[in-house]
Amino acid sequence: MNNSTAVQFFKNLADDTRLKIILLIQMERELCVCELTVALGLSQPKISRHIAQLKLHKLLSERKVGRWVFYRLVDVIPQWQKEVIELSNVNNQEYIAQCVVNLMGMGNRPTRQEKCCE
Amino acid sequence: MNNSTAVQFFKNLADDTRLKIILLIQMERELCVCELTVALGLSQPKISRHIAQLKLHKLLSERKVGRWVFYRLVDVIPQWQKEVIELSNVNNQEYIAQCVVNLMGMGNRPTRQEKCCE
DNA sequence: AAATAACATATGTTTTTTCGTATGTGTTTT
DNA sequence: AAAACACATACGAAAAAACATATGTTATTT
Repeated sequence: MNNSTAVQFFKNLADDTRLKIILLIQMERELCVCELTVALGLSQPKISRHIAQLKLHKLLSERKVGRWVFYRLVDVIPQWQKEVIELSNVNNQEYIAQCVVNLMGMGNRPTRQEKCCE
Repeated sequence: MNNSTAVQFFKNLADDTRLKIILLIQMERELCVCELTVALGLSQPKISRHIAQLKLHKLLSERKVGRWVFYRLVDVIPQWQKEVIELSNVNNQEYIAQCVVNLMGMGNRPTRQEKCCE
């Protein structure tokens, strides 16, 4: 049930929602749930469910700030897995282009937070 | 339905049988179905079904020789995907170790072919 | 303290994958 | 030509994954 196997690692990436979450977080270093719902245009429970899975498999760590929860990639994941994520990001910019547009539309923090799930 | 998207690529790798098939073929350059059934210790229809999926998504190509069909990685897959496979192989040798033992137990071709699915 | 915002999770359902088994196709052997 | 071999595929069942919706939790605001 952990991320120690290669197969489980690829399963984590083998879903549209999860892959976009990972690529966006790697790009922005840190994102909260409400930012991801806006970026992906998906419901909050759907985002939360996939995040829970990525957290379970030790790919994401959380940092709570008030009522927000920020997620980032954990830094102890195997080096080769980091490289796979990096490769995916560099070579699939158009895949998350619309998400980035949506995210930028929120402005920067703390402006972005004001627009969070309004 | 092709392999043009990153998600579909990762789905191809997100299964124990398919990942082992890909890693073994990359390691041996070329393998036939009966060699894979011995290496993985799985039924022939199961191997064939997964190979059909990998072929459908343009990851494997076939070469027919008599009653054998040899598969290899197609050479036109995106460079970053090749690198992902290469990284997976280098960093997961223990994952396919038993499969390699089973394969080596068949000897070399054509000795290996004589033992094929006897 | 009531209301609200951000997020997590539980539940039942639908969809997608995977599977075993049986059968079909083409090739080589006898 | 019949039998054996290597492989592909069809079919229904079983398992796994993803889903929408509702509700729970915690922190902030008023």
